Amino acid sequence: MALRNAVMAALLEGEASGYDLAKGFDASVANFWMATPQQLYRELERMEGDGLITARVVEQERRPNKRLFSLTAAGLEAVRAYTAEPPGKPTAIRDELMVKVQSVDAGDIEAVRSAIAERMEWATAKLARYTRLQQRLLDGRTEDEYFAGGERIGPYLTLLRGMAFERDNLHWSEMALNRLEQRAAAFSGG
Amino acid sequence: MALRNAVMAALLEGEASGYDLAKGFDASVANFWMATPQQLYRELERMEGDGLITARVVEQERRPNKRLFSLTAAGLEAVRAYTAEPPGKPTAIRDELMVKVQSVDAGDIEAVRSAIAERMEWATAKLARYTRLQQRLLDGRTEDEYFAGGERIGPYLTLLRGMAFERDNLHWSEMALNRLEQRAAAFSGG
DNA sequence: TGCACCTATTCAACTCGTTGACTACACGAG
DNA sequence: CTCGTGTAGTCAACGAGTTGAATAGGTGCA
Repeated sequence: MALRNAVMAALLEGEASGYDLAKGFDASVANFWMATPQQLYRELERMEGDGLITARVVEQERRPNKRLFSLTAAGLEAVRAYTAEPPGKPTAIRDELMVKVQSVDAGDIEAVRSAIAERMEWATAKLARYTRLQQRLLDGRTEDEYFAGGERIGPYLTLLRGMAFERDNLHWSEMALNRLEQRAAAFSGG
Repeated sequence: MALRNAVMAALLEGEASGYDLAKGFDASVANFWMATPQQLYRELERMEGDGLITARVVEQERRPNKRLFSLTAAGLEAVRAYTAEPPGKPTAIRDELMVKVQSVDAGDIEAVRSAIAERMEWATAKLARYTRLQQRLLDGRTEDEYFAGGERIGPYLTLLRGMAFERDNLHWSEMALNRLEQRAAAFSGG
């Protein structure tokens, strides 16, 4: 029932097809909750069955038809109910890179270093995407002006969390690369 | 096969029972990869079957016996092989709190605020645990001295990542609480 | 004395999530 | 003209992960 809530959060941005959601739906919710197409289509079926969303078939020329889903009144109520629920336990983070780093002393230092470097690359890319999204949301205003305005602030807050996370990734990665280089040098040089 | 690698990373610290692992095993690997007891016992059985670990039964008085697992030579080799693997795609983070924040404009602001406050509390607690662990590892030395020494650096690097993550959690949470308070005031006050 | 909780493991049943392939049409490049 | 790519969705099968409970003795407290 967790994916369900993420889907509803995504649909607050407006109607979307299963395909849209599968592709990240403008990267909004996708950054802290993504799922595979099959999972989404399955869940969308169930949600429709439960009356949380409705589908609207859009006939398209030169493309397959698509079903655009949007929240029903019951769906909106479910969103409200979900946000009011007591928080479950603090998200178990699962990060394969960290498992490798933890194992690095018994493993292949250079391989781990390049895994970290790869992480840095897409952290950089993600940060750039976030920054563009931020500019689009701010639309020339300062952050204070944005928050004082009447728009939804939820997506902006999660955006800031994502940006901080990626910046952190970069800082840590840089440090870790240096420390591992130092260690590798110590091994080969003495 | 992902849990398997996390278990091996944990066993690099020394032998452990299923119960130890289930409880976080001195919080080492647990912070970026935890699993339920059932999952662990199942996986341990399989790993033993595959010759990656061996069990040693320890008879205990006034307690149920336990089986302590440790890595075999094949297990160590598997660790090395795993670290050398090309990295899979960048960890999908899944955070329920972020889903709630994303939905906050259509939800219950005060409830979300208290969910964030709760997150802050255990972030603080976790940071304190991390700091104690750090002191234990450093054992009076500076960080530079530690890295120059001969010990395993993997666990220390992941520890630093965890600490940065929790600090970030705290900063962001504080900011978010303020912004949401401001928004709540705007709603009730005009 | 009784109740609740801790150690240590196991069983059964379930849902969640992933992988891979498959249909079908359209568009553009070579 | 075919090959690859993008849109839009579905099916089958499996592995990962969760929930709830049972067992069985020991410890702490009131």
